Amino acid sequence: MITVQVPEVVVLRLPLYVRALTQLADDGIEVVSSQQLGRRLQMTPAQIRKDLSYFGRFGKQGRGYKVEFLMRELGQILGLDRRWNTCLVGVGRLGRAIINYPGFAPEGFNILAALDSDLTQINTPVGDHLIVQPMGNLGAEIRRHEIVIAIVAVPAAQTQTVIDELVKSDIKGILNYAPVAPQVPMNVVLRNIDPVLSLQSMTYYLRDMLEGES
Amino acid sequence: MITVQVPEVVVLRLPLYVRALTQLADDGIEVVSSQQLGRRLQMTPAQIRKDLSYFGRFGKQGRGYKVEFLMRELGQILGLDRRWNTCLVGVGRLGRAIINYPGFAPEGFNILAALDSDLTQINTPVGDHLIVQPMGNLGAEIRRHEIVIAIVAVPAAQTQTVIDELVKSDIKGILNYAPVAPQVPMNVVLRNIDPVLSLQSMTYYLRDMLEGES
DNA sequence: TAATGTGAAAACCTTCACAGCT
DNA sequence: AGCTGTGAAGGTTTTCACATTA
Repeated sequence: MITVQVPEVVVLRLPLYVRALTQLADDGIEVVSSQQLGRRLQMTPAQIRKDLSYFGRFGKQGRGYKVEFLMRELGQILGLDRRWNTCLVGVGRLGRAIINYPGFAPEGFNILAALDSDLTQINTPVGDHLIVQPMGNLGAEIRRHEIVIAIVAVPAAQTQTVIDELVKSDIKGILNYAPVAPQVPMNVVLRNIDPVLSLQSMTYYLRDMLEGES
Repeated sequence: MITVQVPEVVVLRLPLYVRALTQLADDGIEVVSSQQLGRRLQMTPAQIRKDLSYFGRFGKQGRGYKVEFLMRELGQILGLDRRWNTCLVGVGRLGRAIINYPGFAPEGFNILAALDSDLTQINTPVGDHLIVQPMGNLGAEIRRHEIVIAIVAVPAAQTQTVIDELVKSDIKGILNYAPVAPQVPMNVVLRNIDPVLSLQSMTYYLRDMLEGES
């Protein structure tokens, strides 16, 4: 199999497959066809098979895919078979909600440090085992804990500055919660979480739906 | 101009344009070219022009686009020139962070009701002017406040049930924060906010970057 | 001159359809 | 018999390149 550059959309769908497979495994299902998986995920069986084919041949013709096996293979491809050390920058209301969100750790994303520029926050506890550090400690903390990913929850106005500092400290991935589109060098992976943007594109479709209302 | 069905990707980008234009307007800039806008948003000028051309002819050849004008036009196309009444379902830690997030109201998304199924939460205050309602009040609250969009922040296991109730109560749009892919009828617009999914696709690229590490 | 708006070309992504394997 | 893996077809999105206009 000649390895073609994997389309980004395909990579974005892999975690969905892993999640569905995890559920199937929890339900004790051992084998699944692209058809069944497609029904569950609302996608065509062909797309699932094509997506998987970018990475290898995981199925058995006439049978389908072994759930556990495929789950593990995809997990490995995505790098979910290891822990990812992360830090949180910004411990305001949003940052605190993030650190208390119980969904990260079980998936291997461990928040090992929390930082903030607000001096009144420094040395206060946050989450159930962290102490807020001053921003000056950023580089040191990243090196000390071998942190690869930063979760950024600072005000929009400070976001680019914080991200520049993270990049200087050699961070590899950034999950940004501020409603801005920060600039990062090509070798840093950036993802934005922006509920307002989601709502603002949603309303385009709602507008038509509500046409003729009072 | 024959109106072609607007690609969804284009609709997803419009809010980005509106946001960039708002910033430009705040900076006192009156005219912008697709080139300048493209530099700011990291996209090609051609894409911006093509996107805009789905909706009309907003620019002046040789000059560019009038910032205020384009901003208003796009705002109108997206339905951002009105208020959108929303409710929050689920007032746990995440729900509380959402209700206190100061980014929704200024963009016209007003949370007018908060509901939860946890009986110990009912009638307690949340945010700075809401009282938690029991789920039984859902339909009544939606009608009373003319709520169009629901923000759902309940545990994964309850999400589909809650969303089914919302659909029955004739909700038009749903912003879901649970790490599941709920089913909704075609006439309901669903958006998911899922930071773990973002991280899990990010790691695909980080894995390669870190190859050869200890 | 400078930048838009847009057909046409190129690139990209999804779906089809079927050979081939179990 | 049933389902995968995959070239090829079909569809969609992006980019090109230039006629047009202020």
